[in-house]
Amino acid sequence: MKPHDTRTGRGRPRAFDRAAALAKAMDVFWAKGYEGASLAELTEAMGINPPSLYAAFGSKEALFLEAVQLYSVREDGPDWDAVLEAPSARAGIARLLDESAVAFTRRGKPRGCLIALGALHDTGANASVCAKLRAYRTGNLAKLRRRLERAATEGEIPRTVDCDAVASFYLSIQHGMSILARDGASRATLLAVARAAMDAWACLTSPRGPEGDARSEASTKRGPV
Amino acid sequence: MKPHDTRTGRGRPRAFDRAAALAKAMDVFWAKGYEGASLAELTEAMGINPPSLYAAFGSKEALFLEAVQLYSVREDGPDWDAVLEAPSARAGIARLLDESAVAFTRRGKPRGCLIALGALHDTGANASVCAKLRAYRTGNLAKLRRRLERAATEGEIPRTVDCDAVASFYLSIQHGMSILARDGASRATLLAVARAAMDAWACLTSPRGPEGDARSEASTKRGPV
DNA sequence: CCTGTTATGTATCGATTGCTACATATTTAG
DNA sequence: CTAAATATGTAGCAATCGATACATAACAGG
Repeated sequence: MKPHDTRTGRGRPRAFDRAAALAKAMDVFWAKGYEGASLAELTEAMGINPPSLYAAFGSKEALFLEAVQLYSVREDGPDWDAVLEAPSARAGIARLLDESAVAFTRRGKPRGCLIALGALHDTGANASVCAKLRAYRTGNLAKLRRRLERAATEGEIPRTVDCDAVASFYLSIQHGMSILARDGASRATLLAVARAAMDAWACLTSPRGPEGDARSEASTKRGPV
Repeated sequence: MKPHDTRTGRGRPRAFDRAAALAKAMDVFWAKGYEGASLAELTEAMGINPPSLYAAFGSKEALFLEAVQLYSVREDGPDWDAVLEAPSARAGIARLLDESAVAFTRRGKPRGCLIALGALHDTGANASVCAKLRAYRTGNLAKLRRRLERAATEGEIPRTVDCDAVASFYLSIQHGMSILARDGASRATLLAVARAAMDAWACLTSPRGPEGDARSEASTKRGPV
């Protein structure tokens, strides 16, 4: 039983605020990514030395995973479960995108989403971390899809709608906003993107749906430029 | 005058194919990112030793920038200039998204976009590379916006359309597709996302446009969950 | 007090990072 | 041929990486 976070009251007490140190580490990982954040930066931001970090969190990887957990629970990131609880799928997704636009452009905080950008490249050494973040993202995709499927059964949208495609569409927007935020996009711009994505709701959930033939001009012209 | 690529015919000739080695390096950077790709991996994939790499390309950073240049020129990535040349903005953007969906899911190639994912985190050491990739992306955003503005002046879309918002919307989709591809999305899924984004064209470029009041349900319900 | 337990600071560890010194090999110019 | 120029392979550079050994400090239970 490792005493990473258990406080038995025995021995010398911890001299730093574990939660505060974790929050500091989260910001570093958020800004630099998992591999880009060095132990030196982490320990300096957390105000502790490496042995304290390892005694309290176990390893860099475990610290990162705790930071991601904190990110997904605190208000730093958008609230995905609210998407499921919202009275309508449309309202839930709209709220998700709005909250993302706000969360990705907080003053004094890194831009974009820790879960979307934290570890995109599998370099071998970070395979486990990379896969875990991927699981977060695919889990979010499943949440979106299930909410849309429920909307289809409840009559909010037609049953002909391709829920998987619409879910991928909105998740793509949410991920794309992270990169736009990294590139300096303003909160107003991200909110405009969110609004545009919701303006598209009517088109995506129309009875003929995305499987319709409403793109005659687009992809048939694939001849030479 | 550094002889990185100039061939004067003097001295011992190069024993490897510079272009082929660059293509191999591009694949490594594409898969691992700039910082995630180590010299050991690069030299092994290129089939050369470090001194040959530095004699031919100058540095890891210069090699990466050449790889990015190659990526943006060859068919590996989508053709952004075709967006400008297409007869209509809608057809150009549709083609861009379709080509992206295909390019991000090529068999035997890394998933997603090198320019979108290659160096998202500024860790200090890679600041220059990070800024250069960002310049690529913001340049693409400008290309999209200018094409939409031209469409507005030519009557393809109403003048009331917020071209900057629509451009950010479609670039967000294109960036988001890279992350979806990284997470294992199939080519069919990405093509469905592209199609959904183009289905939204009518909504985004309707006379009332994205600034309309067509989201009464979405954001007014921001009360407690 | 003493013993056991846990945390902290210093000072590293071996491994890996990007990069290069150096001697040798292979070419052209004269 | 000789001399200059460029490339290659070996071997290793200083710096940094994540992670620890060790002695000491600060607590609880007895």
